[in-house]
Amino acid sequence: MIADWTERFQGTAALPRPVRDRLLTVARTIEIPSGAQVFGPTNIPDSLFFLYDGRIRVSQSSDTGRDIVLYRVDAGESCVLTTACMLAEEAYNAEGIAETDITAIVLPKLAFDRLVAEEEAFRKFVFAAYSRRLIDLLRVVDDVAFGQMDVRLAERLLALAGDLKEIAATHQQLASELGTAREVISRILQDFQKREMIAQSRGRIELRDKPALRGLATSA
Amino acid sequence: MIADWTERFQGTAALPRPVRDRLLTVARTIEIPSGAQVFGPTNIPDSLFFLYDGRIRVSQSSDTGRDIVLYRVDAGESCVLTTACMLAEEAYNAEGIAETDITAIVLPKLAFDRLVAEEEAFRKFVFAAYSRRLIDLLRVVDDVAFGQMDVRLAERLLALAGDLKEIAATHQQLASELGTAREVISRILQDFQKREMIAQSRGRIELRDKPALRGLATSA
DNA sequence: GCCCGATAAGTGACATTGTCACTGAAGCCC
DNA sequence: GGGCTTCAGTGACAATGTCACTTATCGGGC
Repeated sequence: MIADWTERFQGTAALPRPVRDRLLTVARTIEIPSGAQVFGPTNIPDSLFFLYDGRIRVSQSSDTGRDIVLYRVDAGESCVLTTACMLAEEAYNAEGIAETDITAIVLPKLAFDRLVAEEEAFRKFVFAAYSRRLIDLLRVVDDVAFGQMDVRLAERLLALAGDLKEIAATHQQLASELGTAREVISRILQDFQKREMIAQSRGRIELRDKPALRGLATSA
Repeated sequence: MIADWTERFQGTAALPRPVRDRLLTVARTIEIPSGAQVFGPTNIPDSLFFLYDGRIRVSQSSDTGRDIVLYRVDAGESCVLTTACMLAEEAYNAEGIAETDITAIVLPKLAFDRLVAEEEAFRKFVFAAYSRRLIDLLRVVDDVAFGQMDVRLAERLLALAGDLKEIAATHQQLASELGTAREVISRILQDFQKREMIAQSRGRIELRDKPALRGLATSA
């Protein structure tokens, strides 16, 4: 059980005690297992979503079966895309998948509206969330429209690895990250392998020469 | 001169008279000639922007010289991208170009904040503006990542033409709309010409068979 | 009119990426 | 070990992007 989730979010931690107590009474906590869909074209929640723990991957699918990852929502962030779609009342084909087991706070729309109206700190938090997503998407557009695939893949490998040396991902999963086809990823990874920047085995990629990958990623 | 611009926007037309009168005193009106830059990486306004008349084209440039149009801001809409970037305090390389002579209302940030805090109608307007841009960008990502160029070009030709039969645009300009190279546009337009869907002359394209173009645009 | 410079458009060769139809390899369960 | 499933590799080809040009068209100056 969560003691006081309002500690967790920039937008709520700054609120006065009475407001936070009120929030604790109106919000529900939900848990979603890793791999499950959090939202999607046919599954638009009518409430607001604050991610307490875990990570959500937001991706878009084409009708030809290819996917692309738009961004990730980390713990402490809110998920504004669903709100956006509620407001715009337009169709969209993005979906959110729980990348880990997640714990989220669900705030009824009414409480959300009231909070936005009354609390400066919360309002800033929400606007910042929108802004970050807009910027994220600008970046995605730039990448997809102008980026070279080997550069993009090198970037993504480094990002996915974090501090670790190894990634657990199939070629297909990497293709879905970048919105391309598995064959393309296979080709490029083989090239990386020949240049001894990585080593591969089924479902695993070892980053052998991160500096070289970083060089590729930042060069072009 | 503009009598009462608050009539013009959904977010302000619904406001009570006193609030609107207050707005009229704090806002400035500016005019920008067609072709001029409204905002850009090195030119981030610190105020909020409401487009009273005209149209702004928001596009992103790559360092290799290619461009792509992200969306257009029409009269009666607000331009939220600059606000977003102000909030997120991140670099971005999108720029807004006046596509016609434009008249805009500039609202100081302070007045904007106050309005968002106090007025439900205005708040809804602002959120809707953000949402629309998010959705627009989702669409762009989908197009660029998964769309075929001939389909995208057919779509764009129809959109640019509107009710008219002819478009005044160079191949280079069309390439910049879609984030591709001029040669690609030239090739596809030649194909369209061979199939008698269009006729070309220097800087002009005549849409001869809109139904056929529409067929292409909606097919794939 | 005619020439000239500037911009627009066409062209062919080649690199990169996406698509398709496969084959081969690795793990898993029995 | 045998058979199943998923993952990865491969070659041919199509679509798109890049490069280095050539050719066409327009406008202005003479």
